[in-house]
Amino acid sequence: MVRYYTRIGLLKPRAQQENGYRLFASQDAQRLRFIRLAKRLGFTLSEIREITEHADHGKSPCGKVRRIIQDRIKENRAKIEAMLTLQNRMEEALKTWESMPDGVPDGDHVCHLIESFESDDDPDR
Amino acid sequence: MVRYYTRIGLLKPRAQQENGYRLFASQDAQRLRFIRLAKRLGFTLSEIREITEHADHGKSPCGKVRRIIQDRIKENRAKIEAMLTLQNRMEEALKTWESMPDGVPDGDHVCHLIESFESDDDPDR
DNA sequence: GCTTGACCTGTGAGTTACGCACAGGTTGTA
DNA sequence: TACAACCTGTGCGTAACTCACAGGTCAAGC
Repeated sequence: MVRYYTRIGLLKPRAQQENGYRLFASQDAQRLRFIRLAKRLGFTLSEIREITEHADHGKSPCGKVRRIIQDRIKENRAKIEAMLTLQNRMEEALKTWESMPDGVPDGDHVCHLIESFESDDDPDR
Repeated sequence: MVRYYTRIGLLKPRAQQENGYRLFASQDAQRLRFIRLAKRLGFTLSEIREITEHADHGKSPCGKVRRIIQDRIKENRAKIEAMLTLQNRMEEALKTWESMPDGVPDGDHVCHLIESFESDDDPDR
């Protein structure tokens, strides 16, 4: 993970020693801690990059931070609802299938269990 | 999407016509409908490929289908819980930040809003 | 001094389910 | 015959890593 962050330029270890090994100073460790905190709060790596670059230029990233997390809360709510919908669909399917036997496929059908949901209203046509 | 499914071999249009256009027979349309139903039920494309290949060899995929969806229900439950945890964390952060002013970054700190969560118990180390 | 094994390095590729762009071929219409 | 509106395959980009690889470095033991 540290290798990856270094690769994409999110971490910049202070120096290559003459043996080729990277040297991480305490500031680098602090930066890594920051990244992990931000990730825990739902920030993506590219957002974190924006934030740290902003800060590295001496500008306060706090406004950006507040805005991002507000958006993220909304996005997340939508995702959670979609996943709950899916969960209900899966559970319903499993229950329906309890009373159905396995079938053998023919040219027209792949799996009648799945195809039994054919008539359900499908949002995308 | 159809182009993509054809590319990865999930859809196999019956023939190339002599003008180079693909010809989708009704079986292909049926196959596409199957794919979309399965996706709606939480199956991934590679699972769908396994299922259809199984069926194309005349073997019943129903057992596999039941097993996959049972696993998926468990996975999904875990994911939903993780997202709810995240959602709580984000909302808590936003609330905490309401009473905090923006700050200017210095060498040691990037954004004090985010760093104010430093002391929270972090599962990974 | 030499060998071994445990470290470290950068980099390429794979993961999911597409979307977009590109260069080029085909078709129908004015 | 010009042109727009289709179609084709293919390559690249997405997020956040992980794995594998080939090779360099270091400490310990013989």
